[in-house]
Amino acid sequence: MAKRSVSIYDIAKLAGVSTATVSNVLNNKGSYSEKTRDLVVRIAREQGYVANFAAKSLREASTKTIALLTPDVSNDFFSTLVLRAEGLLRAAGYASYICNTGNDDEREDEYVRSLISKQVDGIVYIGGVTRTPIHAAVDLPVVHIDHTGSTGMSREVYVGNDMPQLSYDMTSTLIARGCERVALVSVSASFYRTEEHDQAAGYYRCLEECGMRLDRNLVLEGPHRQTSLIEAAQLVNECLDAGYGFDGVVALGDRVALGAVNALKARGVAIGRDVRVIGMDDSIYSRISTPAISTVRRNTAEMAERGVAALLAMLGGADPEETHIVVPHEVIERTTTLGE
Amino acid sequence: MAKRSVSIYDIAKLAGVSTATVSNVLNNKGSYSEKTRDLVVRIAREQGYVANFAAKSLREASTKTIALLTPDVSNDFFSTLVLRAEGLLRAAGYASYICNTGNDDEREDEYVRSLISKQVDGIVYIGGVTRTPIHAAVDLPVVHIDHTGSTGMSREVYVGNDMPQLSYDMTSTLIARGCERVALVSVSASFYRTEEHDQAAGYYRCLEECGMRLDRNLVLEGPHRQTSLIEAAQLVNECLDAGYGFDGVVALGDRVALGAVNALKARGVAIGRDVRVIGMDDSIYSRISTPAISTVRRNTAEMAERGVAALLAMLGGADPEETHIVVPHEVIERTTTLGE
DNA sequence: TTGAAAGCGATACCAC
DNA sequence: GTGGTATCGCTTTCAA
Repeated sequence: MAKRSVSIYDIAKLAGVSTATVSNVLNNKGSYSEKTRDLVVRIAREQGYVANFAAKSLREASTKTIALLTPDVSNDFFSTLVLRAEGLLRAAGYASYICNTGNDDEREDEYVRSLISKQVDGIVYIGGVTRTPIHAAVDLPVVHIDHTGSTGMSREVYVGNDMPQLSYDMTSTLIARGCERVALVSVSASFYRTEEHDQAAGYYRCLEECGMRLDRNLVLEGPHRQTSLIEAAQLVNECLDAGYGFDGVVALGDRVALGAVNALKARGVAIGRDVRVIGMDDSIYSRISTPAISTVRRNTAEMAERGVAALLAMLGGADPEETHIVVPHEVIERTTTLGE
Repeated sequence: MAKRSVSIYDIAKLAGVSTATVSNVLNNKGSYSEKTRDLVVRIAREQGYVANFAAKSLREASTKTIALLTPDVSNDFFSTLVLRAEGLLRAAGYASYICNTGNDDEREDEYVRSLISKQVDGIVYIGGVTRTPIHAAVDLPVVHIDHTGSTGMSREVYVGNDMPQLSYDMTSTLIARGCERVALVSVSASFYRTEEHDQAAGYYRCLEECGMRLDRNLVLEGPHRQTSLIEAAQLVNECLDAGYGFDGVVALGDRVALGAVNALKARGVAIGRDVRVIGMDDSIYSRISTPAISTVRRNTAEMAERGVAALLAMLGGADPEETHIVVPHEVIERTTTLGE
């Protein structure tokens, strides 16, 4: 639609020089007299000249653009990672496409196709899980941040927490506070982050190591048809209504934890005493809640930094030193486990 | 970096046909025998062929891409709008660039330059305010959703609420509940949404119409150096510490309201009775709070729909029928104004 | 210091 | 139904 915009030819003609010279001036390359430069720059500015990116990237076979794929930018945890990665990439001279896959495989495939078509220089997956490898005649560097799945590219780096250990630590925190019947609450959205068994594995292992019997009735999983907050509340209510009691809740996600806390509060349970709750992500949800929710800080800043650093290294032609980078996590106890 | 990918020439050679035919087949254009089609399609698939977007858009001078500029995707209100707009655009065959300007004029300018260079077909501003017009030899259709400022393009459509009326309604809701000293709390982030006077105008007008004296000490504005939640709490505390009491709070944003509620709660104020609070946006923050915060629903879905519809119309070559679309808002009273 | 011209990959017109 | 070829805007090599 846009009316044909000013091209390098127009500038060249107006300045009475060749396109080669204009190109050189505008890119600070080659050599030219100061007079030519001033002239060209002035005319370009006057004409509102903006280089045609399509032509440029066609010619250079590179776009200086990175794709950031995430299931849901409206999710606090993911958007923090996305924004941080974007900032770091921009500082390094790369633009970012932010792509919201909505946890939908088909949409993700569509996106990836379109991104390859758009000649992105690299891909960063943030959160979620990828089920199908990329089928295309390209070989891009790929970084996975808090994400599972392989794309089949030759250079892939994984950055994330040790999730089994993380859920182990959540569970053992509750047990250390005296909990004897610990429930696990999750909605599928959480599971998308890594494979199912990874997230829950630490819960099972910890129970076993502590010599506690696993009660399947206390493993509450939701299909995530509603917001995790509401769903978590429902799961908790259903469990209690069915007569299965518990004194500890491992919630895979702070929103989930908040939902559980709200449900318990509504039932008059003394949280932090009768029932202890721990969430995960150290998001705003755990901090604004009353009582404040214990959680696990996952160090998103470090994840983004290390992921982007690895990507930049690969873009520079280097092979990754480390393909599996583990970022430390940290349990943060607040009122819901400490009591008051 | 990507190893030179398969081009239409490679396919043509392998299939023993011309590039013109390959192009026709792959785009369902022109005519060709079924046999040729099957052959070309098979080979293309085998080779993992993906059309080069740069070449295509260079040739077609169109990218079927829309830029979505927003100050902050991690903000609930904006991300809802962004995601909705993106979905609608995708359904209409347009890809979206999601650009996070961080309320930074310079970054926004940079983005816009780069977007024009990338030949986007249109721009949607979501939230915030633009201070400088676009200087470039293009004429793109532009839609502003909950955003002020002009780009200087010939076709611009504004979509949003009647903000002065909205803050008027917030204020009058409190007064109707008996409040006599109503404070206004905002952090600059809110002000970015539209021009300052627009947001606060209704507050002033309502006080005046109700015959209430305006007390400057009750107009609390923060510089937004921290998260609005914390800043709002600080503003409220400072005000009370300074000895200026109030019985109503108009909070420009639910996060701001939540911060105020938390601060008041911590001081033992009976919210909904001693002090009534109303926020704005009907976001998750107002809903998860205890007590539940009264707020104003702004109809983001409708905003996105009408904005995208207007954009698509313009992209289709039509001139906009309406340049200023006002979406209705709706006060939702919950515990913080109703009491219990 | 400057310029002419080739070529990146896809499309579309026009001839066959 | 199919193919040759000019073209989009830019970069870059090589020669002047």
